Formats: sequence, C-alpha cells, structure tokens
Amino acid sequence: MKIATWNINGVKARIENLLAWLEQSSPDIACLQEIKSIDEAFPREPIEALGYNVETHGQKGFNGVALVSKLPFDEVNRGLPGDDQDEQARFIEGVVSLDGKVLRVVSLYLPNGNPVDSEKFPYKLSWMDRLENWAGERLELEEAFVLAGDYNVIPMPEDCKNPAAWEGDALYKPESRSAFRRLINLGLTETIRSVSDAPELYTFWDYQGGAWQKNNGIRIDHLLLSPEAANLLNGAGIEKHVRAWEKPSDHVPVYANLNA
DNA sequence: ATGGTAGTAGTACTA
Repeated sequence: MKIATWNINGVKARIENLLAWLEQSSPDIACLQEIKSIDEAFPREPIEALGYNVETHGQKGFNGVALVSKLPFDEVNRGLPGDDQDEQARFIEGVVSLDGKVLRVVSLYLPNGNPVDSEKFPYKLSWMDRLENWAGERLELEEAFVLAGDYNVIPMPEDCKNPAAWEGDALYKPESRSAFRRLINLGLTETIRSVSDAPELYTFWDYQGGAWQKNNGIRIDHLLLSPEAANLLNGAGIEKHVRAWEKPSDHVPVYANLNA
C-alpha cells in the first residue's frame, strides 16, 4: 500500500504531469494540495480513467485539496473542525477499508503564515492548534491513519539548505516548529526521518533564483503516521526526479509504503 | 536587486 502526498500547484496547469506520475508511481492513495480549482472544474475524468476514485475539496483560485484512491472511500469529510468562520479549503479526510480494518488518510494544506506581522501568522498557528486537537481525538480511536500534506513547516535546520535565510520566516519560526513538534509528540511518526537521517532531503525548490539548480530546497511536505500505521511502515521516499520534468510543480511527491 | 517566478483568473492575490 503506497500512500503519497504532492502539492501540485494548480491541477489544470499540472494535469499532464499528474497523469504521468500516477501511471509511473502508481500510488494506491494520493493526497494532493493546491489544486487551485473549484470542485466542478477539477479534471476528474482522466484520473478516473486510470482506475482512481476522486474526492475534492476545492475553492476558487487558491488552496484546495483532493484525495485520489484505487480503493473506494467508505466516508469523506471536508474541512478541519474548530472554526466555523474558516472558509479556506485546506483539509479532506477519506476512510477506506483494508482487510476489514479502517485506514484514514488526510490531505492537508497547512497555511503558509507569511508575512509574520500580518493576520496570516496567527491564522497558521490557530490552524495548527485545531489540527493538534483533531489528531488527539483521532488517536483515541486507535486506528491506522496517515496525516499527509504540505505542512509549510521546516522541522529542523538540516531540513533546509540555508537555515540563516529562513530566520524569521513563518515556515521556520520557533512557534511553527514547536507546534509541529507538539503534533508529533502526541504519538505520531514522521515518515521520512524515521527511515533516513540523510542530509539534503528536500521536497520543495522555489521557482525563483535558480533554487532547483543550486539544490536550495526545503523539506516541508510530510506524512505523519498514527502508531497503528507506523507499525506497518515498510519504506518511504521522496520522488525528487519529478522536479526536473517539464513545467514542474515547485514541490515533489513524498510517499510511504505500508504493509497492508 | 524593495527584485526574482508561477498559477488563477482576468489585475491583484498568494506563495
């Protein structure tokens, strides 16, 4: 069971890349972020033609997340609970059945939070508080779940090429990193660091400044596993080669293999 | 260098 997450930065601009990746990588479940599309305009047909079920939580212009799965969804929930005023489409949860057991998979797009002196930074931190509350409740179920997506958090200095350049940025602020640690410390396993301590593992390279050519990257796309899911973990990786494709997203796919 | 690039939607915004 391969579960992947990929911020595709616009599903309409990236549909050819997305279809090529689905065929080549063949994830059982893929979590997509920044689809930048309303549900009605999401190009679901060519994805369904590859044998996938498609569930979207879109909005006009920005944000938007989706789940595509070879397994049918028993249940789908849209939106992160905890703030009825929050209109931004950043969270979708799907439930599938695996050998009679429940597997929950979330595709999330955590707020960027810049600039930090605007209302966007407290929005990010309150969103992370809501996510911590949600994860705490789900953990009580003692089921396998995967919280995957673009967290917009650089967890540690070694998760970026040039830490000094990120001082003061919302992706690297102590408050953001501390909230990410609190989430982990509920009992979740961060997939990539649980399988590798290699340097220069990045998932995002900015379009600007030749970041890709200089390997000036950051690691901000993560899969967090509940204990029941972490017990099934059998390999993980970052599909870095996708960043070198024509018309690439600025993010690349990250995946976990589960024994299931 | 108060820039740079990209997507969406149609000129400003978000990242």
